[in-house]
Amino acid sequence: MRLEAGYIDRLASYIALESERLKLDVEYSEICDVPETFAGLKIKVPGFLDLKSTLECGQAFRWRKVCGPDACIWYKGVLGSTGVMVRFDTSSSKLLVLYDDKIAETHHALAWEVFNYFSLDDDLKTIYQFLAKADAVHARAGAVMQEAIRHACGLRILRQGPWECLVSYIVSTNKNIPAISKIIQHFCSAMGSPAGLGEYTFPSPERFLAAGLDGIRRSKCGYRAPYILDAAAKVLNNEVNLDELSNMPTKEARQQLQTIKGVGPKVADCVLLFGYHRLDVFPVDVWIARSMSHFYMGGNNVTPKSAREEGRRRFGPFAGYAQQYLFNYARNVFDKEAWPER
DNA sequence: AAACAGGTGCTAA
DNA sequence: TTAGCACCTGTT
Repeated sequence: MRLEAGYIDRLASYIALESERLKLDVEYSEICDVPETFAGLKIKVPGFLDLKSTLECGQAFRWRKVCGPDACIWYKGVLGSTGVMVRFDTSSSKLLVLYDDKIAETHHALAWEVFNYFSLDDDLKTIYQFLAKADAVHARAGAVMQEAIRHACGLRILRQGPWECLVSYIVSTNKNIPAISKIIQHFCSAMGSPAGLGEYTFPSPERFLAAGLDGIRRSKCGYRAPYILDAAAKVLNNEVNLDELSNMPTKEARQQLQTIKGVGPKVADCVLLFGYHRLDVFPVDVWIARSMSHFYMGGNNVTPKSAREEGRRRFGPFAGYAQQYLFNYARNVFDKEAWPER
């Protein structure tokens, strides 16, 4: 199984503990009505899972809705080097995965990869209880977090590959989500390798370096092209060691990431949260700044720095989860007209 | 048509 | 440390 170094350490104890149970819960089976060129597996999900919120909340940019062979809605994307389609069957509480078995390593390895990618080990119930309590510290906050959680119950922070995450968030600056997705997709089809189901892997740093400035620019990423090239160069010459980052204190890892051009505090925090699963970081963008000001900081103007400090102070070890639920709430649920200034 | 978009680099107080 | 401005380019 392809586990990024560092995930293994962080999850070692859990995996050792749960491997027995997970084995029992994975069914290697043909899913009915699926052409025989596909293989399928089902994974028992412990606790909540909301695939729509998880994959459409803007933390990952490569998943898209497709109509599956069973006429249900599936999400299609890539896990490591394997193109997959996923669907959550609520009645059995199992995650259904389709893939091309000529591509994937083994059923078992893919099962682990799915389990890891979707962070099925995160205990959402505990996290929700913690956040609800943190939310209620000041009366003014009311039940914001409870509301935000209620509207996206089962949203999980993914474990994306750090490199893909780094490039994706460098691309994300000053762009909206559809535009980001388009650029990432073009990177993959232009420089990645076939992953099955018509998908392509995310290109390695070597591929970006080989493509050069002009090659990268062809994906319409504009002024970010040299930033991405800088990231590839620093990763390849070991100025930034993406594996070692997982063993560093958060503050140090953050500084390391920010030595890359195009990586500021926001992008660095996103990489730490979505690429390294550091659940205590609190990335601040315009929506989060707005939310923190409105819900928790008396409506005053806030700087990204002060919003970040307040988020970390208030939500502690699960600030990252708080951030993602707040972001989803601010963008999709909370009445847009109600925002003070815009 | 013109402003806007998950920010960041650069420069100057 | 912090404020102000430009920035590729597709979307709204």
